[in-house]
Amino acid sequence: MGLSAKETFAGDTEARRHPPAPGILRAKVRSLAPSMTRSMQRVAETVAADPAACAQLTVTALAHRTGTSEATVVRTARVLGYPGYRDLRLALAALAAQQQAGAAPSVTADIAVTDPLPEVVAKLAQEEQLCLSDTAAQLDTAQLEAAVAALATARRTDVYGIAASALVGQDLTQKLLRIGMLAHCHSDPHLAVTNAVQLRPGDVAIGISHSGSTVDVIEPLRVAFDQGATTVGITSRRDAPIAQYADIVLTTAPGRESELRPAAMSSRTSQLLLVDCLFIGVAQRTYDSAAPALSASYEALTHRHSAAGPRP
Amino acid sequence: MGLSAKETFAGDTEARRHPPAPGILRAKVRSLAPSMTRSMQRVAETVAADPAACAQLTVTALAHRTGTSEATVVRTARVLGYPGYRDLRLALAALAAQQQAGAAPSVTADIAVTDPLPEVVAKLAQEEQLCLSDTAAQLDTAQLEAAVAALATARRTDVYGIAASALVGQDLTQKLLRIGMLAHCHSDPHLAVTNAVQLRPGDVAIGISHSGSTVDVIEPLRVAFDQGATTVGITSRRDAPIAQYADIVLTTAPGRESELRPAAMSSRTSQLLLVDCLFIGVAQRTYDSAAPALSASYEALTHRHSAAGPRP
DNA sequence: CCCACCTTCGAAAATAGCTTTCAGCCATGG
DNA sequence: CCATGGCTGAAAGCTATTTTCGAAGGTGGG
Repeated sequence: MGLSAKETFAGDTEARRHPPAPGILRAKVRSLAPSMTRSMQRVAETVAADPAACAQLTVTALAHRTGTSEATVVRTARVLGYPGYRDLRLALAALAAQQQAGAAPSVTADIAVTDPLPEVVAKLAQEEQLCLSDTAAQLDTAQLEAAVAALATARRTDVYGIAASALVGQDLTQKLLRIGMLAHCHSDPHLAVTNAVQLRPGDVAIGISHSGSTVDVIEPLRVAFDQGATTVGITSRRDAPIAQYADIVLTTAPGRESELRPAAMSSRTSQLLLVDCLFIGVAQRTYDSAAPALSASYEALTHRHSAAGPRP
Repeated sequence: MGLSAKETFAGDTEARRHPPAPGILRAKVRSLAPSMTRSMQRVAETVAADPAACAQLTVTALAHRTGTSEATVVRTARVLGYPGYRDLRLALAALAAQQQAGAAPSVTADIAVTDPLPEVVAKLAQEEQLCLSDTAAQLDTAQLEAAVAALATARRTDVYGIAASALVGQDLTQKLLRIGMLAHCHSDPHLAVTNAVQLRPGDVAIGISHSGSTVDVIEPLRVAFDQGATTVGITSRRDAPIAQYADIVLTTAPGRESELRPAAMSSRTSQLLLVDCLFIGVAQRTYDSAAPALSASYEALTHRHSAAGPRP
């Protein structure tokens, strides 16, 4: 040495081209340990025992923790097949992440009164995600298609909804108005009925009710139905009372309830997804008039936003 | 400055104590990108687009690849919440490993005018799911906690929101009312200001605006702020004008826009998740009064549902 | 038992990579 | 048109990693 091969290439150059995958680290440690010197074994074992923690450490820190020197740590990394400590460290981080990912059971339990906020956030987000995929999965696209077709050619559209469903109705209405369609949402049952009487064939009436048995929504929809308008029911049960007066029934996913979160509240997500689908469907089919209308309403609102950029 | 704070602490020291988990990176990039400078955006996007590849690069290499300088790369890492590039790189490696493990292919393309309905449904559902996890990921739970605490003890609560955000505000209001809290949502700017003047310390005012620059929402919030009420801003940009008058800022995920689905529309999902989190948080903390109030309002509504079961 | 040689190891020098500073540039507003 | 302030990259400064090198300890042969 100077004589024997410089340590520089101790681990052979091949490592530079094919750095090993992280998963095999444990196996490598076990199979290579016997051929390592004692202090290198200490390093290798420490690393295999707690990759996550070691990924946080610098060479110096790891050397210190294993009671060895930086040089030894680097040598160990080389033996394990990495070009240097830096790369071993990256692999450790990756390994730790993989392990953690595998261990993530995902929070499916109910939201409890004692849950800390971060957990509440996680659970809520996950619940709503589930609700969305459920809704999409069980949706009857033929019915949706029919509803879109009716809306796209409607002379006018009435929407009925109460309480939480009223908000969904208003959301739909706002969107339809933005693409130049004539739409109204009624949550006052009397006014709703009064308006329903005005409808005639070719018009569309949409009743939104999670339970499907809200009289204040059923009633105007029945009137609209009797007037010959095309009626759409948005509810969680295909056999709900509201379905009697609905030419088209779109079903929402029931959504799990819990004490803090009654069904009426969790239905919202599902209903809104339907509303978005309806809206996009209609916008597609009336694109020539919808697109200009959309940008026009966008333009019109620009001056309602303050010009100010970030905090002065 | 010598003028402004030394860049050293640009990312604030908190990053040193709570380095963000890897999973959130995409969400963070999306939510923080708007407030970044152009060259930082280039770095952030490159990194988000291919974490695995970037994990292999040194600062210099990444700077070169993005056509920027080392300094910019480090600055970006800071903004993303890491103490420096080294740590961002570790997180990237971890993220890449996680992704590979999860390997979710998924339809990420924009919704096109020509998409058939079933595809629209799938894309919408997935987009909203992404939006939800982004929102949960980037949410600052400390701020949320503060908002919940303020709401739980508020004498009264005012909510300001316009157009789509008005619906979100009403949703929150409905829920708070159900657990016996005094809450109102104002979408008429004049009435909103009139009401804001009535507020005093101990009251809470919440302004909801996706852009964070809607004057009709900022104005009443400013008044409430001046009155000494605790003010909360719900917006997609932490540095939006509305933040000036918000004691607490809750950020929503930006949500990808497309021609058929402008940002204002896709913001809804994110805002509603926040609202739900607020509500559950408050309900937990006022459980003794909230639970009876919830069931009371449930009871009161029963007779508004028709007794009829399945179609007679 | 002693010597020559080899292996293993860590201190410290050398280097590569990361971070900070700083001065120039460009856009913005007066 | 100038002043101001934010954005940027070049380069200085520093830290972490890598390499060198020689000392300590062990081993086998004389």
